[in-house]
Amino acid sequence: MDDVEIESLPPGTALAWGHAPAPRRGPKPGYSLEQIVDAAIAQADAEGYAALSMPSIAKRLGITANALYRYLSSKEELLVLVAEAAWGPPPDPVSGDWRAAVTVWARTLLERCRRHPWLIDLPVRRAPSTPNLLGWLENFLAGMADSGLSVQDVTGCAVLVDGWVRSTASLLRDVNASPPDQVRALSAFLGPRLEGRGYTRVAAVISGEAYGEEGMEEADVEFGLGRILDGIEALIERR
Amino acid sequence: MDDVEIESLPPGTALAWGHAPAPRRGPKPGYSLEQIVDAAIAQADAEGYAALSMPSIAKRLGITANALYRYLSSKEELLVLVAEAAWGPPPDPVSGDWRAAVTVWARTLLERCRRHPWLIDLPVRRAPSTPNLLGWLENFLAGMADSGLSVQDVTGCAVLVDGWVRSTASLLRDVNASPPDQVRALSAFLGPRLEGRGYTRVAAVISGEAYGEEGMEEADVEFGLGRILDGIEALIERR
DNA sequence: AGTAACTGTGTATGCCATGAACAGTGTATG
DNA sequence: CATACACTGTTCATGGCATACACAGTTACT
Repeated sequence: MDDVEIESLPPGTALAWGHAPAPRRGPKPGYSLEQIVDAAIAQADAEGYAALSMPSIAKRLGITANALYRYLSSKEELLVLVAEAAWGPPPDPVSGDWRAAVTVWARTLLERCRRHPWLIDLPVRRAPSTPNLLGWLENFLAGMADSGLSVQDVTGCAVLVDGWVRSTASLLRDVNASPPDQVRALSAFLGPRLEGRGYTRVAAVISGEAYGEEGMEEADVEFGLGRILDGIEALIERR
Repeated sequence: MDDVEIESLPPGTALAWGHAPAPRRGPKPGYSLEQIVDAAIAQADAEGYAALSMPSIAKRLGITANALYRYLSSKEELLVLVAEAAWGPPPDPVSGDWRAAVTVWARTLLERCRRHPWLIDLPVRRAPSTPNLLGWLENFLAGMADSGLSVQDVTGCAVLVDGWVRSTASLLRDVNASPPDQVRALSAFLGPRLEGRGYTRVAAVISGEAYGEEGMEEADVEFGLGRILDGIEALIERR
């Protein structure tokens, strides 16, 4: 593995695979990458994504922000490692029933989003390249191996379900976090403006009791995933 | 409309509906909200979301950043107006064929994402509450009126397709933007690490020619939307 | 023993969102 | 018609951020 190649990898990739430069001189590092990543996760869990700054992470470790740059070359690199650690490893494989496998896959991802609500705020600029994230893909591909679909199609399904998990998690979090009095003020404000301006159907939805009152329910989650699974099934049966 | 209610609305909502406080004394404002929003959109188009700052927007108008706060109470409020303007109005309604209507809806949204690639970076923390964004929902509900589904189900479909558009647009943008030599370095790096470590299927995908080389194609877009539409169709037929 | 590599700290730069004080302007009121 | 006040845009200021750089202390290899 050339150093040239290492340097042109996406940030964090080499570190995530354990490619740490082995220091041979100088004082022992006082901390480990794992400790730093754990501190970052603890910080985000405690105060949210907006508070995930280099100073705040460093403070948890009792060092200065600049010291972090002895371990990492940028915040972007750290976030790659944080994503890898926080999404964690995929669930145990489910075999023999692609529908069950995909359901477990999606629900487990959603569960991780509930544990770390800031996870979907992490910028995703690249295809997965770290062990756990590729493990999730491997897990999905294995789970759908019995579907008879091509590898391309199964990959497309993985992308589809992954996107669904992210947008659903985002919705779940944000809708459930909106202050009830704001929701109430909003319907009061919108009501008179929607009627008679061509928003008849939206008006019906908003005046319906489901809107905002209860946030998203289990049934709403079920609905979206159910549609996607049915859509995949239709493709499988068509072949 | 009580002022009390106005004040507890989500930021930007009142302004987006034209609820501007009418000044009766003092110098005329040198600018309009529309000009400011246009400047913000031009700035984001030119230099991306990260460069969408109050100073950079103000500079385009020839004023200081602080002057913007005479028109807006926060950047968050501005971003709501920017989203409203940049997503723009929905396409003309398509009637009689829900599948065609939803396809047009999704593809038009995707087209807006291509015109303003930073659009999916705008933080979405609330349900839509502005005229255009609610117009998109109205348009979707109208397009699926002939499907026979309940309003709740159709709303669920709208959420589903909306989420798909966002994740697809994000993927399209990011994958197509990744530097080819980085992609090449990555497969070279991952290759030896995937084999023999249980990533057999992922290894096959990555060594396949489709991975990264060409980015996402029209066919990949088609695939995801096709699955979702089939999934909705399966629900309709089951009733 | 000495040198060089490595660690953490202090200092500094140039961004950012936003608050506060201020000077100029023009309208509504006396 | 004069004046006061509401409203404009500017300057100055604060506290936060990522990150570069120079330095002092530490430790392994020569």
